[in-house]
Amino acid sequence: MSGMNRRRITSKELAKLAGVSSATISRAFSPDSRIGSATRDRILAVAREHGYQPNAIARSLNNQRSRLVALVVNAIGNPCEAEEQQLLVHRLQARQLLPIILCCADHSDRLQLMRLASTYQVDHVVVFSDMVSMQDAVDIFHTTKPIIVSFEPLDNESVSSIRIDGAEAADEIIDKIVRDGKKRFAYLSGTNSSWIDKLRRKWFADALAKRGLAFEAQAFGDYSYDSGFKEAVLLLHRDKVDAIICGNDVMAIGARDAARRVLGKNTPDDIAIVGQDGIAMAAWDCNDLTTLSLDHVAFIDAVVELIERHDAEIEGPHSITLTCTARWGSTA
Amino acid sequence: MSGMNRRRITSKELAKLAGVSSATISRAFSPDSRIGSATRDRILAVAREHGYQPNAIARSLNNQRSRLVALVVNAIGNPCEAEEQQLLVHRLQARQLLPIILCCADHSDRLQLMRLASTYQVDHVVVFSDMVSMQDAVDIFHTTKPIIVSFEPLDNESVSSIRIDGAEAADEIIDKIVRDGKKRFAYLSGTNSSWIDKLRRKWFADALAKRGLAFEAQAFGDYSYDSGFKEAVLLLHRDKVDAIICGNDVMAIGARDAARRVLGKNTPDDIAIVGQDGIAMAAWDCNDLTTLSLDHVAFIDAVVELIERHDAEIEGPHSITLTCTARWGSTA
DNA sequence: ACTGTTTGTGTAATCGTGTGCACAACATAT
DNA sequence: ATATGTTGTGCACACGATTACACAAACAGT
Repeated sequence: MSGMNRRRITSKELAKLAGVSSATISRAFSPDSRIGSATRDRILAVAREHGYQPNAIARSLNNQRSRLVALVVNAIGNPCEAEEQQLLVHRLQARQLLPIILCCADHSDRLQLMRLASTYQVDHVVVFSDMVSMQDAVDIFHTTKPIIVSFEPLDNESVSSIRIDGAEAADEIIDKIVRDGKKRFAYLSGTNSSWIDKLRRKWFADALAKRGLAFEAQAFGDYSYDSGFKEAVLLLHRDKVDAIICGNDVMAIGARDAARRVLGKNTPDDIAIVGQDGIAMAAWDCNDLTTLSLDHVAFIDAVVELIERHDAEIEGPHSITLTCTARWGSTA
Repeated sequence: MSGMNRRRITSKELAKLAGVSSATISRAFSPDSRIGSATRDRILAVAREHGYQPNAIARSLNNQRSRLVALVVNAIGNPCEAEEQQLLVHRLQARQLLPIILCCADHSDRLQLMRLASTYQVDHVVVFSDMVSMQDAVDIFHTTKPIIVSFEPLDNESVSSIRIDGAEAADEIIDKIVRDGKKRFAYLSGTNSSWIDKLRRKWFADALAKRGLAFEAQAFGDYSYDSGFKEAVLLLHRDKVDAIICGNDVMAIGARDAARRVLGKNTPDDIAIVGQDGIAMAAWDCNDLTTLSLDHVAFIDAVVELIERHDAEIEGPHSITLTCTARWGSTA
């Protein structure tokens, strides 16, 4: 059974061994197809003995269903998305779907990467990344009707999407900070031009405007701790702000460290710092971050729901909107 | 070119459009095959016009090479491995190889998951997880000669592996801590029985033994911050240890927080805390962890080297050994 | 006993490419 | 001009499974 067999045994070979035709082999592995139960048992026994498993590549070619799902993400390591990714992979695996990961952040030609994946006839595409435009995704995966997790206004009728609304929670957070006496706000972006970043900034900008305030400074990082640290030093020193809203939690932690270490300022008394995402790390005792948080489980539930609609070939795109909540820590 | 085309165009259809046979289409997409350059250009033009790309599934079936790589990991989100994963995915993509992720931590039946992936005829398998045994991986992927990143002694001749040696660095770290006057050591494991855990513990245990010491207590967590926090409280309160060696960095951060928050003890004066892995987060200003660190780039270089040997069909397995280094922070 | 239905299996086509072989057209060499 | 080699293309089969169709056997009902 185990051993050094180089080549995988084929359906036809197994058929010879079991004294049946290869069609019957196939039927033995298809749960609901007409086959004698005695025959099936015998075949499965012989199959186990010889380590036979139907070739998924050949099956996909015939079926026109690959059971592969492309996940287009910025990066794997980044905690901002890692929790969602983990959850989604789990849910896919439970459905016998295998995820193919496409990391955009470090790949020079994202479009080529997506084209490569599209040749594998993936059944579904989930675009998490804010580094690819919706239109590119739709063009490349035009046979697959991708599911876009987007903040970009979608006028395209052939794509399902998930929207996220954090306006109300941003308002709560700004309210608290303003009542604490903070006056000079800065926004620290994660990218210099993505829809998600613009939208998140708008939630907070609107909340400020409601109170006659506005962002006095703006900086651009890259979602990393180091960029949060570096940009926060500039914002605090040059622009003298006393509140920084960050594009994600990791940059917020970097900003907090910069304030404490470089300028000797502490949260929340000297300055207020706010993150976004609500990653697990933000709640650790050493961080205890105030953050605009999204319910990861609800989020992935939504993605899975869209996938299932797509699987059931329910025509027409579908949109789901999720609402963020404020999660309070000691940084604001 | 874009649009709502439901079905992907096939090689034969394109052939009709271009006035050639489907064989010629295929040749137009194979860089080194005999074809007139005029014909090729014309075909590529027509192909672009109709959005044709050769079907990778059919190609794989014919080629017997899928260009898919299975990555067997514990979890995606976990920072312990995330940096390596990210790096490896990047290197694979640069080689036009697509990674299929298998998350073992949350899947009830890991073996079934691996069997599923094996039916996709993956070209390579990289096992990072300490939750699957080498023997299982070899049995299931017996046609693929998996690359195991293992600490388990490998007597199996058909598998390449990467070993990691941290004995010397562990000795350095223990030396420093002992000279600082610490006397009662504890080891906080990440799993209750994996080879990697046993080996790591042994590095430190040997270093202690060399100095006439031994671990006075041992606890078992699950590599998470919360488990580090919880177990550290017990170790410090019940067992009165003054040095904790942790199975990874994340648990070390949890332990440090527990010491500070629950017992009011600070590093490195009251207690010493050591992590393992050397993740980026460990170097953040707020953590500044002393840790037994592995060079991630060298590590992934090694994995890629094994993959390339495997690709070039260089027979015989190969082993690469990497050495850890001590990275000093303020926690020990 | 005769018809009609159900059950189990084999035959053969199909999914979309890649490639060995044959062959025609053309270039080169004696 | 004949022999030899090169280039470009089509035909047909292979890759390994699924499945519509056909058909024999078993079985049911009057």
